[in-house]
Amino acid sequence: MEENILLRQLLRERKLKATSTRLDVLAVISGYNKAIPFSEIQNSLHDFDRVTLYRTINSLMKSGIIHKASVGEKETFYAVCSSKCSSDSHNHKHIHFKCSNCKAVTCVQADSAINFAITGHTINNFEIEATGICVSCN
Amino acid sequence: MEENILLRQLLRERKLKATSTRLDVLAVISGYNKAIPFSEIQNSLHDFDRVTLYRTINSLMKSGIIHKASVGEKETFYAVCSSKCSSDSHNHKHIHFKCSNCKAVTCVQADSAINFAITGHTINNFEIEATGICVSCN
DNA sequence: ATTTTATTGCAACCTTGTTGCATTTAATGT
DNA sequence: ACATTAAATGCAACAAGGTTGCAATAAAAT
Ligand SMILES: [Mn+2]
Ligand SMILES: [Mn+2]
Ligand SMILES: [Zn+2]
Ligand SMILES: [Zn+2]
Repeated sequence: MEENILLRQLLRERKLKATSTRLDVLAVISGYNKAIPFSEIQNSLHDFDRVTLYRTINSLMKSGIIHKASVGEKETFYAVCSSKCSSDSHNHKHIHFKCSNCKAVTCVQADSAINFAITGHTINNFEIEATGICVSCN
Repeated sequence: MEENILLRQLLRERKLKATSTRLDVLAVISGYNKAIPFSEIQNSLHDFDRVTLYRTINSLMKSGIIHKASVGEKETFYAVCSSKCSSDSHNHKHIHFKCSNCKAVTCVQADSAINFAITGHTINNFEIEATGICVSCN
């Protein structure tokens, strides 16, 4: 109810109608504190149509509010974007880390900036997916 | 016909029967010289069942002959493994690069080894997918 | 309060990939 | 070359994940 106001604002800033579906979905995703698997969103909210959920997720992604954080091929994970993302462009410089123990997927920063070159190629963007053991499991 | 012998050998080494399906699929994939999209394999070879193609690709992957080279979420790409891969383990230390101009996906080495750390985390493995402009388009 | 415009639900569909089972094919030993 | 064995194939059926068209509904703007 109270926090709702913040989410409402966020949606309006990105020129999305603040519908109850979007508010609910957004609350679940941002309350999760790590990347959330699609099924987890679905289970938390079985009061609207499958199709609506897909469409909601798509519009949240297009407007730079959330992003996919897929590691491995299986289920799709979603995470809230940093404030630097907008409707125009997603702008992440972090790593998607999957803990092989607890299976959690998180967005983490590397300790120092990662740079590499490939002769003859122009690198415009890159994504890193890492697996290992996370902080809590260590 | 002549090269067939090499592919036959390769399959036998990995303890796979050298069936004509496998020889055909393998010839297409290794003749492509970059990562090949699934649909491209399908189009080159419409003489056997869809299911067989899936099963063939799976056994080639399990035995360390080819690997997935997916960049972005859309279609799945496959590429031949370096000789270092076996039935036991895939062992790639390269980058999957997608050219935003010609759309080709290639397996490339970075100019120098890539290393990074994440405080509190143990990193066991990572994958890098990069986008940009490839050699031929540059 | 009314109009405008975006979002939702539903049903139908598509793509990608998998499974069970009977049939065929490749490898192995004679 | 022939029979035996074990693996691979085709077919039909299924399942998960995701999309589309369209009429009904809800949010925003006037
Ligand atoms: Mn992320
Ligand atoms: Mn590769
Ligand atoms: Zn963990
Ligand atoms: Zn190119």
